[in-house]
Amino acid sequence: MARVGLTTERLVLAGAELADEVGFEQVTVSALARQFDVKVASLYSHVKNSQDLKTRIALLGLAELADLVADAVAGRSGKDALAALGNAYRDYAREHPGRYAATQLRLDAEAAAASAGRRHSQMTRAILRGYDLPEPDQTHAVRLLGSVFHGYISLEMGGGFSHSAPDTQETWERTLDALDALLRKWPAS
Amino acid sequence: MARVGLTTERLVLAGAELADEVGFEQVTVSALARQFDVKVASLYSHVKNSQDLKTRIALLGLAELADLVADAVAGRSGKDALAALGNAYRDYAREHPGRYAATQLRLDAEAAAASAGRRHSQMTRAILRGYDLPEPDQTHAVRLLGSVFHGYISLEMGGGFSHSAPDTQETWERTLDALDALLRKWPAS
DNA sequence: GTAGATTGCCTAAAACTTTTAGGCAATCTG
DNA sequence: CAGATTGCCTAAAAGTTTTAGGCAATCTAC
Repeated sequence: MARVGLTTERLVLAGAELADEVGFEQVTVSALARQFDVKVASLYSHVKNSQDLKTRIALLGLAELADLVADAVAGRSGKDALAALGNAYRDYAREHPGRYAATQLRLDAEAAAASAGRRHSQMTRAILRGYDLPEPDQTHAVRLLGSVFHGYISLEMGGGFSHSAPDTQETWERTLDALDALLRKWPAS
Repeated sequence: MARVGLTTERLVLAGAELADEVGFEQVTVSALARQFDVKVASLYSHVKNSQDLKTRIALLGLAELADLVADAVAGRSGKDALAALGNAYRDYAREHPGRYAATQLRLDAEAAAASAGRRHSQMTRAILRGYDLPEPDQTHAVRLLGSVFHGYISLEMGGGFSHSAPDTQETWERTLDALDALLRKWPAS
């Protein structure tokens, strides 16, 4: 029997591509086996189970996204950096909806520790250096930025904005303006 | 054979309760049949299929949440109203995590039209009356508030904040402060 | 009150997903 | 090239989804 050459990495990558095509929910061990024209049980030598596969796709997405963000933010500061950060997230979600959905998977403590999660929060924190916030507020601001970007992207991609008038691109730009203004005049406790 | 008295409403309600207990992902036609001690096929007289069941749970959640928000916001204005709105969302998500997760289900056009989605955006818009924003910006602000609340709740419930220091309650309060400040000094185009 | 219509719940069955166990042969290592 | 490794297989059990068709419990009308 000719070997196809399965590895965990190839499975995860194929799973990520499948997620972008048909949605993260539809990524199943069976669907992946079908793609490689291989029996389902064969995949269980490479991933522990269905959950393991999904977790690995999520970790891939988080790492890819962290790389893109790092690249986008490099050499920028202030509002420029803020916009680069937001746009990197938004563009990734648009180009890789399945992978982005994967990054929202609830990770257990172990997977979370091994994830690029910390890189993400540290990059956001780096951007705040341009805004001069006292320490306790920095963490609040990191969380606020995360909330806005994540929430905006979720709603936009979920069609939450698609039934009302002004186009979303303008709202996105005004959102970046608003965040910049807010960070420059952050209200004191 | 004694009849259990299944109806679509009872199934949807039981599905919502099950979602709160074990997670929206785990709500399945089979699990529900088990709860009613009834054969799986029996449920298919009341719901079209698994997707239909989930959609109905989502619509229930959206409607319940709209009622709670309407109640919370009534008679308030300004920051008071803003906080009531945000707290209503956050409290609902904490008390009914499965239902809240259901509200994030991507709805098709038909279900979206029949949903309480419009009530939600209109209540947010009503709050903005206390902040005196020109029209195009009102829509942007509605979307921003939706993004922040939704994003914050998703991240908080997904454990996204749980690995860093200051507790989330304080961040939440500072987030409401920040949004209030932002709306009062909304940057001009 | 009973005849007839409705419908709630059933059995049966097909198709699919997940997962484990154990085996053969293709490949890598020395 | 012998032996160890491992990639992919068959087999099988357990669970979910969905459709089709049937019986009997309930509701409606005379």
